[in-house]
Amino acid sequence: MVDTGGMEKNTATQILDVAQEMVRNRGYSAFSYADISQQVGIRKASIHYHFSTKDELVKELVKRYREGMMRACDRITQSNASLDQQMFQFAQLYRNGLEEEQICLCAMLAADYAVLPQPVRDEIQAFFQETETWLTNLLQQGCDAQLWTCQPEQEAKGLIALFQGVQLLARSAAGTTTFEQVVYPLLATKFPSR
Amino acid sequence: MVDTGGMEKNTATQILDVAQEMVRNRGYSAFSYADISQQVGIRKASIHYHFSTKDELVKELVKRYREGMMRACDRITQSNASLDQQMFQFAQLYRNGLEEEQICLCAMLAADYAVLPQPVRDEIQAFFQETETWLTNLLQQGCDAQLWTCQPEQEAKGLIALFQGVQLLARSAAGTTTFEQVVYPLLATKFPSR
DNA sequence: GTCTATACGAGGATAGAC
DNA sequence: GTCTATCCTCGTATAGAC
Repeated sequence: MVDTGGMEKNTATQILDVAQEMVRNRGYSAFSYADISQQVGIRKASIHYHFSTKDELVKELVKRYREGMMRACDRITQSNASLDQQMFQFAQLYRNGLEEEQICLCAMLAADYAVLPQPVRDEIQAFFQETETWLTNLLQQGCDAQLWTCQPEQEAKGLIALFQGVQLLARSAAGTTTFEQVVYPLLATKFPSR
Repeated sequence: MVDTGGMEKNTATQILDVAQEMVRNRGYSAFSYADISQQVGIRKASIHYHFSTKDELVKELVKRYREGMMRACDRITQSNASLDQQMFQFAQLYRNGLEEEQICLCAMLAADYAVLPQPVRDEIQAFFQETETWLTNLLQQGCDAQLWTCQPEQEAKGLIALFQGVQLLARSAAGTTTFEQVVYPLLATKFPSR
């Protein structure tokens, strides 16, 4: 992220930040302009100046989230970490959200898929597609280097599904260390450090 | 299920059936008494006779679902199928819901967890706990018989998370055969038939 | 950019007739 | 058991003043 040097965030960004936390916690249907209004400190009507409709707001939200995810993946790629370390760092992206008891924005919206407008659906599909492509590429490198054997594409789908599923279960299992218990042993087995 | 011999379902059951489909599709916050009213063919107010509040309705819904799941698991246990076949049948329970593009009721409600009243949360926790216990037991039997090696508890958590996650991804991946692609090869590898 | 005021529909829930 | 009628709150969105 860019260092703003202590500058205040602009209102649109504040709105997106609050909206993001709310969607990740409650889902699309259970957050409102009134909620945002209260936390940002402006009136409901003022939000419409920045985002004309709720659908528009959420579309921008997912777009920002998707771009942030891709930047995080790129940083992993450009680090000089070994491939197994890169796998671990990727898993950490999901674990980090869990610390604040928040699941992936797009996992939550995947659950709400049936009630979403098409532009938002498109952004979500793009998110999963890009993530899967990135992970497939990483797995392929490991296959090429004979670090592990796998079928990269289906393995990538499976890992992403596992991460999303663990996040989902973790909130109803209330504070147990499910992520560590499930994911870490699996990574260590499948993707051993040389 | 019991053969009703052509008898009509009573109204309470019809309400639960419609509510279940709606919650699985749209989640807790995005279905209403008006929706049920329309599909069952009675007025909104009449629903309150059968279920005094929405929270009460959903609590009963999850309870019924949980009991149905446990009955299905018991049938698998009591069949004379081999352990790997039992694993496969368990996976089919999740796959079946997917055919109607519906995810597990409790996976959906796990996403909505933050907005649920406590009694519903308790039912959901019970669902996952009972499911995990059943699966852990099956895995343990396989270990004892040296059919496969594993740590049953964490393996059970991982498998359930995977199934829920695949269901979630499948709806935004729109019609691709993700479940077959991800789950079947994994089962075949981990739990080979003798 | 943010405000007040307001429109308008949908949400869950209740009272009381039949 | 189901109905009509109604209540009250909350939802998104708009108009127009400042």
